[in-house]
Amino acid sequence: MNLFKDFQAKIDATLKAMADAGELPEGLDLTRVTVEPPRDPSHGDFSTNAAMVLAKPAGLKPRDLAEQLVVRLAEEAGVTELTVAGPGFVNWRVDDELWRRQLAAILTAGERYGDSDVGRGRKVNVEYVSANPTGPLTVGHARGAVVGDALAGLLDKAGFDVTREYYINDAGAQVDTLARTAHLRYREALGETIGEIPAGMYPGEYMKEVGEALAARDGDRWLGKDESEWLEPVRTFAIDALMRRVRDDLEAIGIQQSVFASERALVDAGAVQAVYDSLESRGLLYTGVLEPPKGKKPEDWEPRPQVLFKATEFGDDVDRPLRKSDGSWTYFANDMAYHLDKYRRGFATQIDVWGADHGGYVKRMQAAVQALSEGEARLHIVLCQLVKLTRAGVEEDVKARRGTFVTLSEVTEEVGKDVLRFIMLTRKPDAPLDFDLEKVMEQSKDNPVFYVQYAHARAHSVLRHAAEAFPDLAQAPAALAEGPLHRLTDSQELGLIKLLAGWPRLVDSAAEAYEPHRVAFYLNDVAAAFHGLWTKGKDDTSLRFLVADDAELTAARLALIRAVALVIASGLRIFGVEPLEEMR
RNA sequence: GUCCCCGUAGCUCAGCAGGAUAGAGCAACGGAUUCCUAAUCCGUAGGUCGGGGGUUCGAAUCCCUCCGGGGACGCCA
Repeated sequence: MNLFKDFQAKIDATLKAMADAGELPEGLDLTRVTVEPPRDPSHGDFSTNAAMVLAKPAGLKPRDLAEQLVVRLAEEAGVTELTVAGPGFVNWRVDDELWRRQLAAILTAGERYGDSDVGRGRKVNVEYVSANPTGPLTVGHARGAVVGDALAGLLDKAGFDVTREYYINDAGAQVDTLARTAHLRYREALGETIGEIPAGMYPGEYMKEVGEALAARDGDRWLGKDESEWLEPVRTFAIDALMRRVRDDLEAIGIQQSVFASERALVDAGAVQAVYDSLESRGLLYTGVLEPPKGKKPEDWEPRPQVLFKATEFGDDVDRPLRKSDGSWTYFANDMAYHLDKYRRGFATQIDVWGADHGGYVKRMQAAVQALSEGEARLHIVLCQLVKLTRAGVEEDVKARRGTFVTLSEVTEEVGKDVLRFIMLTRKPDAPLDFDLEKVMEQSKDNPVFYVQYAHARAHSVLRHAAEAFPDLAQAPAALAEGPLHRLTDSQELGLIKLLAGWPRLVDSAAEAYEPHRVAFYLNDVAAAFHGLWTKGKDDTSLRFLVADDAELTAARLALIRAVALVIASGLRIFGVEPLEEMR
């Protein structure tokens, strides 16, 4: 189904046959041999660099090796126009008939087209959002949420066994502060005048609801009591309330993670102590004093001996503390326990999606995972740059007044989940993203969401018209696949098939690079090719999809249109975006 | 001071783990609508890929260095 892979396998086999025949040395390293479409389509449909890569180890001239390869490949069925070009590329095309069969295969596979087995069922854990349960999600969280979810969808399509996970930071000092804020709001709900929310607490209005709900559940039970009595139950209550809200916000943009891992539960279970013991027994801990940071004013800096992890042995820049000076665990220690836990749950491949402000944390976490898994696990971190929220070019006031934010749910309500999701995926995570509330709603081609959606809707519009004009023509993909595809002969039609044929290849490469945004750009290309073909029918009526007096040709073209819609839908599915069938 | 990310057309960005003559959209200019959705399409113009070295058959891509922009830098999470 993936022609590029098929040819890759054929090239490999051919090279091995050449080795057997003594034309090449035994045991050549073929890993750098690739089969890809040449950048310039006039060179051919396929191209391999085999001759150039192998020339040196084989002790041959690239072009000579290429010529030998050509002789062998010429025997392959359907291969035409074999040429040697440039420094030693071997280019070829395949029969139009082979492309048409590819179209049939796409239709037969339906939305499963592009599914791949590069993941070989390996378990992957994608952890994203993981916002502290101390407030509603903001637009700042949205990007990581969408990127993480789309990445999970992409890996799933590429054949990985994906778990979508959220890490709840419910153990630090901030959740005690949350509890105190909730208690204050609770007293307020019971009629006390509380005045300004003290600095350092969470001033947001959203805490009022939490206080009210607590009052409704527990009445005056926690009034006038010592903090030691209510802190824990109120904390639990508040965290639950906020996490419920987080889940609601996430669900509103189509995200449902299956695992919500609790930091507190890990700490309580002694997982951090276990990390400590394990590292200590392996001689990876020592007590030392860190150098003061260079950039910051070291005014309140005093050297303190701390328990340090030898992170530098695993590629980090400095060793990292596990205990605070009061003896409690650092956040890093807890995080180590969490990542070890993921490894123990069978995730040798872990992906964390973080905001760019955590960039300084990457090396130490990777060092930790390497140390804890004794080199068995790999942690990949996707850093998402910030989102600049604007409206018609003017920057939105992100914090209009103290304690208020532009929340994710506000934005979701305004632009809808599909627009939000797609736009967040139109830039690579490393690059900052402008999100203009007005522009993303524009219905024009400089808005990629509408451009792609419109292509899908347009395809379905044609299918609807076809159903009226040709009521006897079966439109199910499987039926169209059986149709007279030999009637597709126009170079632009075949070009579109070739583009669709690249979908599995794109899925694989995007998944391997952990870059879901590539899907967005690909879908844009497919949409452009389709729109182009559509408009060509305006100038040249013989190219119109519906040909009144030729049901056969119409059937063939509908097959192509159906395939376009399928591929777009399958791409949008990865993104969690609904493909629209009508956009009037 | 150290580390990470970024630097590609006037603007916003792609560039598929090194490939052949560097691409798209916007903006500019010129065209296409009796007809499947013009929410679209076709064409023209626009670039020392930040600078300089290096690696090799071949570099926007990898390495070094410099310049510029952003971010992070003990016990916060």
